[in-house]
Amino acid sequence: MSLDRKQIVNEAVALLDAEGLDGVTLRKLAARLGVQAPTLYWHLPNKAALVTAIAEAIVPEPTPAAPDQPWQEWLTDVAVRLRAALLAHPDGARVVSAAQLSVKMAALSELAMSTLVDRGISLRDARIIVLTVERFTVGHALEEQSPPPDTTDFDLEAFTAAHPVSVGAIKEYFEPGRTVDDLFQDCLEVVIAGAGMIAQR
Amino acid sequence: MSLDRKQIVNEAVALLDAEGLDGVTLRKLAARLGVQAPTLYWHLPNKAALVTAIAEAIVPEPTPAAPDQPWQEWLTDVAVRLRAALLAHPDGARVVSAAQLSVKMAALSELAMSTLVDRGISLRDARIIVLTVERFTVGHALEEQSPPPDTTDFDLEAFTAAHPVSVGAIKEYFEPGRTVDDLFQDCLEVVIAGAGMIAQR
DNA sequence: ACCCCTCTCTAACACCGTTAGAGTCACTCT
DNA sequence: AGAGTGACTCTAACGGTGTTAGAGAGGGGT
Repeated sequence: MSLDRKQIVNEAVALLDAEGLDGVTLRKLAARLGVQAPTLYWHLPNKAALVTAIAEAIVPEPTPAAPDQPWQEWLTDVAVRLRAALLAHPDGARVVSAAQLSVKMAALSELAMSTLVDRGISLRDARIIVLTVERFTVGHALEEQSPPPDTTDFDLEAFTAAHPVSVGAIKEYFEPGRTVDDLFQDCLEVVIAGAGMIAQR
Repeated sequence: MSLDRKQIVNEAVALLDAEGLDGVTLRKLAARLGVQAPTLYWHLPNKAALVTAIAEAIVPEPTPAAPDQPWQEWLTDVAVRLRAALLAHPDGARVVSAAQLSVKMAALSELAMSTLVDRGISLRDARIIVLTVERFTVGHALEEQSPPPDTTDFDLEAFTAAHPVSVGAIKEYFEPGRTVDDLFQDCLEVVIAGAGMIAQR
């Protein structure tokens, strides 16, 4: 009974979940599969292909818009779901940004652009809007998953003194019980509002 | 005459320029400095600190806004310059996104937020706008610098058939001689337009 | 003359992705 | 039935990585 690609990718995602991207090693992955590392080279050309395959598994299948759904609402939902999918695995955003062109991501773009075109937006604007939303979402998730700053020899007091506005803004934002999910929503709202303006100019 | 940190970072950036992030190795860097690799550990705690230091060197010093300059115009310029700085080195965006919290980036945020607050924008909105612009910019640059897709066994014809709108949009966009710089500008315009709406609500 | 501090060295460890090439097993064709 | 072929896995190894331990060189202050 031989290994197959789907099984490899499944176990790779499990390994990612357990140890993060730096823990995803051909040897560790092979061990989980009860096999020696070079064996994987019969199924994959190299490690980059493995990472791409993991990305493929992480990026969600896009859900088409309901016929009467405003495109802004739908596109917001797409971005929210994409972010959630990235955050669902450690280093998820790093994985998809390290991956070479993903067909799942391309499918998402295709659906999004054609949905916008269907709603009467020009091809050019549809492309611009979709790219903007995608790249913002990945960039945001990437930052959210970046390792926590090295607190040793980090002088919070000095930092606060040098960056009063930033620190004040953070405090004020999270004070009323808001979460990082709210922050993403608020930022995304900026992008979508801009998209609405561009679309109707 | 001993090594100092500035010299190390300079040479590290040169190495990055010559070979990309994967070429930035402690041994190679040491060789350029006429030294053995472990010597670097007297100056740096680990490689992550080196990458952070490189990021610090890449991120540009922010330029304050002119007193009468509209904040949208200034913020656009900040983003354009940030992107240019990232694209100026191979894997530049990967470097800054891999870096732990950068004080240069924090300074940029601080200046941007306080500039917006000075223009009468609420602290909360200023933070949201600045974060959105920064994360979009990094996400965009990251994508621009991602390795070209593996063209071996890539069936362009099939891809075009499966993604007609995306491919059509790309063709249409670049047909009239537009460049990737124009694309960034156009996407950024979406974000800034949205920021303008949020700010004046 | 001594010690100490700064800085660099050699030697080594554990681990990484990757390649070469031999071996095993199931199946097909003669 | 026997030979051969392909799919799949193995062992062994290469050159590279970040990192640590610990030994030394050299100058300055007491």
